[in-house]
Amino acid sequence: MKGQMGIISGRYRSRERKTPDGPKPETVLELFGRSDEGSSICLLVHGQRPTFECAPIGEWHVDEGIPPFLVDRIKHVKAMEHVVDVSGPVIKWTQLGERPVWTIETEQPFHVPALRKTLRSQSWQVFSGDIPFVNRLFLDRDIGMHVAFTADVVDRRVNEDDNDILAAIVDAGGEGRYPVDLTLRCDVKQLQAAEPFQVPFRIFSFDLETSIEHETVLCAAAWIEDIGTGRREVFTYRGDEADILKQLTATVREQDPDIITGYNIDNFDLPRLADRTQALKRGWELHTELFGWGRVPQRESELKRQRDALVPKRQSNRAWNLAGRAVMDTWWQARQALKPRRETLSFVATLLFPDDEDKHKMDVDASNMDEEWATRPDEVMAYCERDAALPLDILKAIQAVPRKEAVAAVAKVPFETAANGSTSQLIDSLVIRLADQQRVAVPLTGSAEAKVGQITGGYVHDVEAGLHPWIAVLDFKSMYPSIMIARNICYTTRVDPAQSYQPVEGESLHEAPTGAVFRPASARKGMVPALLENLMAQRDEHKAALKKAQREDRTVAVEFHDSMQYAVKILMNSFYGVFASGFYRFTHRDLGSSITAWARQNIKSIIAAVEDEGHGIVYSDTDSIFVRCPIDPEIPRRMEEEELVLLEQGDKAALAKEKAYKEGVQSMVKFGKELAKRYSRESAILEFERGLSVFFSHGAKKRYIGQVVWPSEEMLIRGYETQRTDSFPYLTETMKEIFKFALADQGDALVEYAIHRVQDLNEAKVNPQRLVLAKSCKGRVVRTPVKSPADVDFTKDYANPDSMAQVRVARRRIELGLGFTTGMKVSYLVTDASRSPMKVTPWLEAESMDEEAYDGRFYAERLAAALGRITEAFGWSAKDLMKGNKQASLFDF
DNA sequence: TGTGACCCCTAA
DNA sequence: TGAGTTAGGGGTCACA
Repeated sequence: MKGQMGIISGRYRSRERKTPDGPKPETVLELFGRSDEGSSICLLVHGQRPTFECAPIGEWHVDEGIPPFLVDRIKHVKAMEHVVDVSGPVIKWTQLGERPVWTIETEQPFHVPALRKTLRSQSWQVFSGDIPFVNRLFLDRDIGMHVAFTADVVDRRVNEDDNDILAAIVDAGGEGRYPVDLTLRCDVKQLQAAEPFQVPFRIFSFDLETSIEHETVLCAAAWIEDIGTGRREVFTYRGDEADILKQLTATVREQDPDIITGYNIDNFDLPRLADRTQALKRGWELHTELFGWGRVPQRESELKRQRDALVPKRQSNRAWNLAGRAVMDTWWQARQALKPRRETLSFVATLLFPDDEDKHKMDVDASNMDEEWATRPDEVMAYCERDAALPLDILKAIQAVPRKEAVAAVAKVPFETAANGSTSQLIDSLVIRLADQQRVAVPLTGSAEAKVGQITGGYVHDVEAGLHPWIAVLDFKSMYPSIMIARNICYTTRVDPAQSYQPVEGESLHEAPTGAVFRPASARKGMVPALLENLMAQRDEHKAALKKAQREDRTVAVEFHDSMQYAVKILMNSFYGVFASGFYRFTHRDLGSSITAWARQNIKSIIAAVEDEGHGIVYSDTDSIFVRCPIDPEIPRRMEEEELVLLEQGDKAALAKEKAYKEGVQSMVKFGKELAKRYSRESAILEFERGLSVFFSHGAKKRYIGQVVWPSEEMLIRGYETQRTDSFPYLTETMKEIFKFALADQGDALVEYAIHRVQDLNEAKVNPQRLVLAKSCKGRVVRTPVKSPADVDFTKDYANPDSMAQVRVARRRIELGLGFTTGMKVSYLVTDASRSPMKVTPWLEAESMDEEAYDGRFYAERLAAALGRITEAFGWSAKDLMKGNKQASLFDF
């Protein structure tokens, strides 16, 4: 059959095949996913062989041929155990010049690490020796998650009772009957890249309710959603614990989801299921029945795998993995996408669905689950069902799946890598592909010289404190990627005195302000610049297609192109970070520092030039400048509300004022655009990003506000407490109001409001709900489940854990039998700040809480401190705000 | 009361 | 043992 599928993940199977010449090692790839038509698929791919490369260390001249001693050494390699063949050499580019590179084929992928080590000890330089075998297929076939295939059908789910099929599956390289709609077989050559399409995934979302006393599972609920049709179905489980686990497993296998989600399943539900499985299992069969969620046969051999196994597992602290399905914790996705001030399910649900009361009302006391379950199991069950459904709503609201799918499509990786992998894996996928095409040897991760200290980053200009009218904000479009392209910055273009090949005479090299040198694209086009140019072009295409789809009102296409252009942007911006990191395989410490050095040079020279023209720069950060526009200060900067009313009535004075204001905006736009155009270079495009009728900062870098009047009207706030998730709502609300006064230049009203708010707090008149502080808390879980504070080690992450409020709150949570997971935000109230360390109490929403009064004075002082920085500009200090009147000073006389 | 270490979070 | 970067503000604690 011919078809298209979206690949979730893949793994490989090793086996021996009997041939007339004796047994031959064979490696079969299993690719799991779903077809465009909605069938789940296990595709058994044949013909991919495990290989890596090696080259002799030391000077070597291309024209001299292969010296005899090397021929001998190659013979020796060929004779090594588990080596099937050595081919080559091929001349490849390495950091130290062109080298002959031999390709070593091994019997199985798992032989590579040991052989790699041996060869290194024998003075070979090893390349491409740490690329996972499945990735090798993606690289060699130049495919991403969306593929087209021609394959033989080996098994169909509908033939469930046909046991003769087993032999055919084994012949095709499989283990047993896969719990998928279609089991297919093909050769690598029958796999091709397909245009990206939205895969009609099936998502499974579940929730457990557990006994705090016995750590057992009391009940569970699960939903399955078909993204294609939007249809959902619910399943509930109660009764005997082993039965609950078995039925859950049966549902997973029958419903066959591609993605598994839930709220905080990474740190709670999955570890709990793993623990309970350990406790309940008797022999391998029961083990697989209890937790065999993987998309593979329920066989004993499948239990032994370390990853992508039949049973979900996790190495260290990374995401959970299992065969053929992707685990996507909604907690983690929501946290990344929304950066919520707090991270409980009900908080996130309220944030996203404020009007939908049912989605966030609290009706069960989670800290008292045993009693709740004993006395009102139906309510608990309903609550469980709702909490299993919410993750699906949340994932949909934040478009987590299509966004990850777009990243996978752009980076050409399986869905699972886009969902749970690291940034460097995405970059690797693109760079290694190109390296192979360009015959650049691929160094091992960790082979780069360690970076000494930090590199210097972006330039941040001192901000001019106070209120500034008519400010044009200009910034460089994709600054770091543009620099990498313009200066041809790449691992492969860097000129090093240690290299045998030096640039030819007359080559116009790029010399960074740091002294690092790169060859021009005309001599050798860098891989990174080539990739970035390609990505930029892709983004332009998607943006154009997005606009077209918007005009034609095609919603699906709009979403698709928006996801794609966004994914391209994310990926482009990841390049700098990865190449500036100390460990990436294709990096060198000069790359990152050259990029930032050129960036500083660019922005500083523009600042100087604009200032020379006589225009003040009030602020600049890395790739942006805030320029004072030459606009008559008499021109009105805003319309008051009363004036807007008068305007409606056709009042002449109001009309005239509006006209003048609009002319002000227009002249700012004209100025900004003209300036941007004049300072743009082909390789460094400066854009007029927005126009501010007024800009304000109290004088600290990275903290400012502005009234945007072009291209839209909105208030812009950066850095201040309103933006921070570790502040408290009353403070952020107050500050936002203060900013409105500030931008309207209403100093008196601003101060009056500030005093009033501080006083209210000082008198403890504010609802404690608006004083909840939240901070993330680290710590390493040393025992699961976490029952006592001793089960989490905070000393590895904190120099003095006992003095950290968030640690004390986390410990209290644990004592109360509430969940704690590494990195989670914990909420608390300050009850007594007169002591050091201050006294805090956890803030709990759904559970019974410690009743304690908050420390009004502490909150008032913190509010006054924050507001004071702003009111200072209007003559009032934080102390004055606390007192409610101004200290008579020398200047008052 | 001032200072430095440590920590969190944000801007870019 | 896992892995995108640096610049920067500001809160809290410990200690002089």
